[in-house]
Amino acid sequence: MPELPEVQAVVNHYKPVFLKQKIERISNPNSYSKVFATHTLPKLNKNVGGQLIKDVFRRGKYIVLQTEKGYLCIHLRMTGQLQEGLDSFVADKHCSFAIHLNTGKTIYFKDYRKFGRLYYYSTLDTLNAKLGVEPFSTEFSFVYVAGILKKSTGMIKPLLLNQKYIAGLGNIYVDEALWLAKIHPKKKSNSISKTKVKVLTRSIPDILKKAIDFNGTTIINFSYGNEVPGDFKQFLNVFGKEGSSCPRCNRPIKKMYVAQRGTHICPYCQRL
DNA sequence: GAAAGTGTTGAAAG
DNA sequence: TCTTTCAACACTTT
Repeated sequence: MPELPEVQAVVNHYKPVFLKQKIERISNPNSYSKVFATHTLPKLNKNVGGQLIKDVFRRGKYIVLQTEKGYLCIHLRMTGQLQEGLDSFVADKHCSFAIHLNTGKTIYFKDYRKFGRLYYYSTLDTLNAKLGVEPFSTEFSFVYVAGILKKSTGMIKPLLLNQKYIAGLGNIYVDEALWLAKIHPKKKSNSISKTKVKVLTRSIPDILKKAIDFNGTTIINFSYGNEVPGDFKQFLNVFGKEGSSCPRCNRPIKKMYVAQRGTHICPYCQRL
């Protein structure tokens, strides 16, 4: 269930596969038509059929294939995976779409929970309108983060999960970043000290960068391509570590729920 | 065997 | 407008 580093790992893996290839057509092996979020399949194929893939990149948690005319955008949601091969039984059941390239090669989108979606836009305006700043961009600064926190009276964790402020963070890396900055996830956003906001601002790109270096985190079933898992799990400090000791103070990590999301904290390091 | 849990998102409800 | 809740779905764990 991929966040920014996992999506980036997928992009890094598939960019050479897609780049400078022509899309022949898109198919819908398991007939789950809801996967097509912006166009019906025939209309989608009218737009992308015969189009050259000019660039492949990530925006938030979206994988973007830039063609000559527009942008084909893939969102993996919880369980989406791209694979270069798939047996027909699995394809019939779990493959919501497949991208057939002119070379005869096919890239399959396998998604057993069917939350993943495929979008097509003529410009990136729609995505840019709903996504906030990229954590690796120059706009992502102490001033920006302090600005959005100051305006919010709600809890910090749901704010960080909200893609319209910062694009790409999800449950794992929010827990990790809050632990690094010693901030309790239920702390009111506008009540966090300047010092901690500074640490948080640095911690977010730091942790994401490290996770990308290891192709992301696989907890249950993420793979960046062809069933290969990410290797960052071993470096997590709190996520999924309930009961084990805090790497900083040795006290036990606790699991709690914040905004209906499983949340891991060190109750000593992160206090309200 | 039923119920709860899972890394996401956005629509609906408050 | 903002924040909180819940449904979309399938599989595993309790």
